Amino acid sequence: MEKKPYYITTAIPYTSSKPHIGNSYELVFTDAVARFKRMQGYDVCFQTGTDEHGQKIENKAKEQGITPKEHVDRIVADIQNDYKLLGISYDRFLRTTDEMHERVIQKIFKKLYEQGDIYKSSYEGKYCVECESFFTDSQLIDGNCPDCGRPVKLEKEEAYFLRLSKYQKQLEDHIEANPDFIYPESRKKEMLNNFIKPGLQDLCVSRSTFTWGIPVDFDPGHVVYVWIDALSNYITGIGYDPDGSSDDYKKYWPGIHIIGKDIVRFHTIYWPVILMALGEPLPKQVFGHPWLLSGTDKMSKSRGNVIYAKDLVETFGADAVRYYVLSEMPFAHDGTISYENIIERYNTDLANTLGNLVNRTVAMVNKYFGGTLPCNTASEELDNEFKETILSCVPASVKLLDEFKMADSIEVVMNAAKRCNKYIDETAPWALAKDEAKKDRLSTVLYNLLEGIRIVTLALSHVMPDTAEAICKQINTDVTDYESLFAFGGYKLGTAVGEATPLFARIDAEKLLAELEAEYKKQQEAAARKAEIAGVAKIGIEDFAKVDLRVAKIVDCEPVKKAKKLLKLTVNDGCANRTVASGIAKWYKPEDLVGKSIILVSNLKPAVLCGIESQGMILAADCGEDDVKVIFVDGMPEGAKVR
RNA sequence: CGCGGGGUGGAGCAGUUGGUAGCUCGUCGGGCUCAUAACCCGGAGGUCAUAGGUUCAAGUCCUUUCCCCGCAACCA
Repeated sequence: MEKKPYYITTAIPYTSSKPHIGNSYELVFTDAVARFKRMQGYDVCFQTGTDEHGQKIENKAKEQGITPKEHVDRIVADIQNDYKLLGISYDRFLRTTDEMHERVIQKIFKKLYEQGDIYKSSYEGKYCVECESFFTDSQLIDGNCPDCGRPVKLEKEEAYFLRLSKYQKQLEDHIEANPDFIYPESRKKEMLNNFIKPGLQDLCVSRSTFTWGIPVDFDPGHVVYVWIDALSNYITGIGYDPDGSSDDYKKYWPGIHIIGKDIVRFHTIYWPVILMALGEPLPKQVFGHPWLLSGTDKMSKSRGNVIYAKDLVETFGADAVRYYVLSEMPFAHDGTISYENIIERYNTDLANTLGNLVNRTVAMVNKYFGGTLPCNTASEELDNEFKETILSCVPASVKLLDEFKMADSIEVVMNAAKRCNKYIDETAPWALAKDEAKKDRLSTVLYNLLEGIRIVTLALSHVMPDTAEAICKQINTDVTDYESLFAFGGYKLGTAVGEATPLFARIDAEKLLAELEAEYKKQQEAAARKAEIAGVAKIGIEDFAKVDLRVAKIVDCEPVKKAKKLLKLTVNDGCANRTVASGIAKWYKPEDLVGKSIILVSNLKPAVLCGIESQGMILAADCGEDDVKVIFVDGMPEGAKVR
């Protein structure tokens, strides 16, 4: 029988720096789906990869004194190592620096150019010399540079553009006609209302300000920018070629894209337009998953709350980490990760519910029957309800998984495991064991448990592949096919079970947290020391002298409508009043500030923020996570120089 | 009024087309002893953010207000 193809991809992470567990979540998720589809009998192609071009990488490499290629090679090694630790079973790994990819990208670019979907143009009157940046009409504020507020200039820098506008109607129709194309629903509304309906601007798809990219072969000096380069990985990776694609491409495309909610826009607007221009089918579905947050915040280095996959796997094991991120993550909202939560879930779900179930069952089979059950025929009334409950978890779980409701689908199966524990209580095997006449009943009960465990285990094997293997070994079964999950009784009678070895040792939460805390402190101290050294002798006094700091008094203050973070301050610098915008609205109310004296950076070049011109900046300190305090200098005379 | 999502027992969340408010953790009490101080049962704890409306009946529909979170804009 011909297997049905199933093509699924993750986004390709940017290789400027090391990935954290939040990045890897997407891989674990996609991996679980891919594994499950394989078990269902699909011909699965699971592709991931890395995005390796661009200015940022060029800069990073320069800082370290290595070539961009050397830099990305290092990061890719890190990434692949993480994936290996987490058991990511990708079939293909595409790097945008792959020779094959680069060649096809050049062809794609050329094809789109030749058919007029990409055109060469130049920016006119939209270049800000100060900021060395180009802006589109919609970005300009009152016709001026949105960054510094200066007038923009007519510049003639050449670049290539993709005609998004031409496909706007077609894209909108496709989204309306395919309700599941952008998934979940809320993302779809976001895209339609915010970006598509207001009108699409043609997209700049080349750069000439850096060289680390795929050259436009018919126009040296230009490189293909990220949109076409990175997004096209989904088709170049499986053999798309404008001059004739591979059999794999014909088989697998179109596929399903699993991506973070932050890049839904690129995948549901730019990417479909590229495909429409190429005359290729659009992806079946784009699923924008939520984020895994550390506490309530996004993981970021500056917040110091980054959690790496490697540390987690070393502490808990790959399967426990996979189980945690997949079961903790709600479908539509962001999920949380913290060591406390992982330990709790590990203990309750994995050690207590699942691990202990397997352990006690296998132990009883060994204890009462020397490892081999003689029969399974002494059924009783209550067995029926038990068997039905266990069996029903499979289709329920499959349905939820097909909707990408991973956490819910896992919960359904875990409930079946709980049902097994309850069954032990209901049947009380230890009591049966005391009565020689009830041997058959005892054997039947234990058989039902082994079979229940088998079904639960296989229904979780895409989530915890190593654990599934370990359990199958303990209960000694090789009946692992998907079809066997739909009828009770697949477990072969007469096979000897293995040793009852604990699968997940319980974790002493307090002890582990204390250890982690100590370790964390050590690292913090080391990092602080490093920062101190780095901070020494970086600038000379003449650099500092360029900054003119003055005491100034806040004479007026009001919130800025349209801006959440901004307050509009009027300060007196000793000579005159000036307007300063400051992003402190979250921590200060206008009435807290009026009359206070602060330190003003008085010679900062003006900038326009949310429509108001800011003529300077006030000093404030970052006091830990999400706390900012303005430095007040009440009592000092306005205009006094600070040095 | 830029767009969208959300406010449910101590914590984290479910609540489908309106009809007895559920789950996990925690907590209290009980049971059991095969097992990893694990397992099973039960109790306590919620005016479902707010104000009003529709209805025989609203967490569930409509409107007010107040908060929170994404996206967009923006931390000078």
